[in-house]
Amino acid sequence: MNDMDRRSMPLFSIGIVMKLTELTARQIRYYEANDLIAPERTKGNQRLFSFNDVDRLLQIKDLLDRGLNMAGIKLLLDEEKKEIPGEIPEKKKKTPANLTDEELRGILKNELNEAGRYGKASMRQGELARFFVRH
Amino acid sequence: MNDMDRRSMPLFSIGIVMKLTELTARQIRYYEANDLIAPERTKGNQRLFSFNDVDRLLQIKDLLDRGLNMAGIKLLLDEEKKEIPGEIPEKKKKTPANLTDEELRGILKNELNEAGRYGKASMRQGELARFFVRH
DNA sequence: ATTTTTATGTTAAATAACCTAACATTCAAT
DNA sequence: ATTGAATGTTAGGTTATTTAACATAAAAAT
Repeated sequence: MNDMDRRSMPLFSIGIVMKLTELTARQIRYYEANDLIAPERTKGNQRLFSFNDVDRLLQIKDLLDRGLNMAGIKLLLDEEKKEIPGEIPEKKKKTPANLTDEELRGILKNELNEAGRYGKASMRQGELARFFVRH
Repeated sequence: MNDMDRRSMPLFSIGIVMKLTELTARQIRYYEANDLIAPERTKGNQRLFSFNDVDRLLQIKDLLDRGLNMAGIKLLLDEEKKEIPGEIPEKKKKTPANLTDEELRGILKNELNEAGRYGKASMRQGELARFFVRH
């Protein structure tokens, strides 16, 4: 079993995730309703969150603190996924269709990647990574 | 927050631990009743297991497969704790009172530290360590 | 200055998951 | 044959989570 598997393994009940992230159940469910996360379910339909889910929730919290709304957060987080595949960003390839979205993203990305003023969460975004082995 | 904290952080419900260890709830509770583990509890008295607890359960399962009983397992696991403090084992310091126990431990230790024939558990003992950073 | 939308709070009713305790079963050792 | 250890099974009770609805405060749009 590799790191990817471990990160996406459904492990945590919503109660634990509430403590880890200092979000309310209402908030977590609302973010799911807005397609920002998609935790697994037990046979009985109860949510089961992975490390990835918790990590993502911490990011969402951070972005909300910075004033973004659901749409903006979704844009940013979805973009991050696309960037992972080890390809070197050769001058930024533009998807012709969604120029407006890409521009928005560009603006957000530059605006946000500054000054790491973070909240008082019991676990800050990024800290979760320490649960895993280094590469 | 350091690794020790993370390893002992109460995170998992018994349902998850059942899947991780392939033990039944009955077994897990029985081992607790025999003081082999001591998981935390929620306010509502439900068990919450840490990585350490899961690790320990995997060890218990392995030792049971090898024919040990509760007493033997407790001895072994308690001994391992004492050995952790980075001291170099200078010829094995004997505690005068419990010679019989020490002998038993010695025998077990030698008998058991051979041939790693392991079961078909979804997660083998030791594998859990990969959740954590290397030292 | 209203009205609407967004993010979150609160509550209720249903049910899934978990709890303890008791009794049953299996198997190995006496 | 009897005992004890480990686990199965069942019952009744409690806790945690679910969805859905309605409420609210602040921000955005009109």
